[in-house]
Amino acid sequence: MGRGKIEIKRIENSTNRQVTFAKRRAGILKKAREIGVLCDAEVGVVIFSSAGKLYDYCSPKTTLPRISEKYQTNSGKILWDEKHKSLSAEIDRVKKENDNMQIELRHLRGEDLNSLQPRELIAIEDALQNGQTNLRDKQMDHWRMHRRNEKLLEEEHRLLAFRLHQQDAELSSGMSDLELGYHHGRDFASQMPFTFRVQPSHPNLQEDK
Amino acid sequence: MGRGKIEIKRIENSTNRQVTFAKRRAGILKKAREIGVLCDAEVGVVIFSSAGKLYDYCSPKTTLPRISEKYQTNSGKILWDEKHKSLSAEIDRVKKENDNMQIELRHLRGEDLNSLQPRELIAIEDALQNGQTNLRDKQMDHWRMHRRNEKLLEEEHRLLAFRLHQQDAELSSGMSDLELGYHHGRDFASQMPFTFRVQPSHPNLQEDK
DNA sequence: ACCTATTAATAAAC
DNA sequence: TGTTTATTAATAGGT
Repeated sequence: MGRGKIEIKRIENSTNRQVTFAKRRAGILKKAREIGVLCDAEVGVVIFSSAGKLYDYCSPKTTLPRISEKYQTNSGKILWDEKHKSLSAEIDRVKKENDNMQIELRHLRGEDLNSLQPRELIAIEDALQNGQTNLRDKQMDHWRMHRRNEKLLEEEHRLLAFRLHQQDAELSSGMSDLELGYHHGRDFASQMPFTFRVQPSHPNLQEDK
Repeated sequence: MGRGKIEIKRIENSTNRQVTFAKRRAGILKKAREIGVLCDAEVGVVIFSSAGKLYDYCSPKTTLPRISEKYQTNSGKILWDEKHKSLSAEIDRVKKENDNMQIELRHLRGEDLNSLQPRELIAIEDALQNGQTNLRDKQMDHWRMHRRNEKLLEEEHRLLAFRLHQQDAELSSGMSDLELGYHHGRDFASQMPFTFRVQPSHPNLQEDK
């Protein structure tokens, strides 16, 4: 279709090649548009010139991404790029990790044990025992801390009670000792009745939160 | 280009549409092949018929995945956006699940308990207790099965020992009782010394694997 | 599927 | 690069 017939082989003359490319590219894109309209088809065309320039067409109802996706589901071939492969691999890896943990959890809950050997059961038993030991330690810490807070509260309570007692005494004995009041605060312990005295119980215990 | 000119609009006659589709599809794919050869271009064509059937062409030096990738880098458009998003979302979901299980496992191992309240510690304690209970049940099953196998073995052993004893007796008392040998086998129990008798121990125990 | 009149695409010239 | 035009190629409608 032209002034002469041409062989379908690479056009060596660069100018001719470019011209033919432009004409035929337009032709293909036009045909693509037409078949889409005439026959209600979805069409996607992507053309790169030998220089690497991109030309494309996509029928109006859809998009190239959607065509890609449809192509993939329809052909089973995978079009996606390296990034998607790595994402998929990541998913597989994480899911596998997930499954392993799931199994371990179920075992620790005492489920799905039927397929296990006595040796494996013992390992689980040990793990549970160990968990309980650690847990009890932690609970013991909590308890100790609680006790310590209790002690501190108790000390404070005793101190307040002693001060109250002292104030009562001062008030009832008149104002004669008023100027000594500040000094009283510095070593009142020696003047405290024994029941108000405080023994430090676990001076090094700290909350490690 | 045909016996008559046609308007570029959807062909309503279904048969005509199908025929035209087939012809024009072949035409486009041929043109695609030709421009690739003549002009040294990379071409990818994907066509879906209105029935959803897939037809495609890709120039020989390359592949559709590579064309997709090149299209993306060249156009800046992302062809896999939706897929990409859903994969990323999936990863996030699974990773979160993973983290939760990780935490639960560590707790059951008695690790990372510092941030927990006593109430939560008690829940973990219960879980461990529960796991141990279930585990012990399972171990008990194993043990019972083992005992049962032992018993069966023991019974068989006693039976064999008795038969041996019987044979010894027959041999040492001459061949006079030979013809009764078969009968002996049928109710030997009544003739057994008490130490060889068998008591069924757990007749209903079954392996439930 | 095949045929062929007719239109559409396009190679070469300008 | 765009236009023209002779020629080939594609194809619509019929069989």
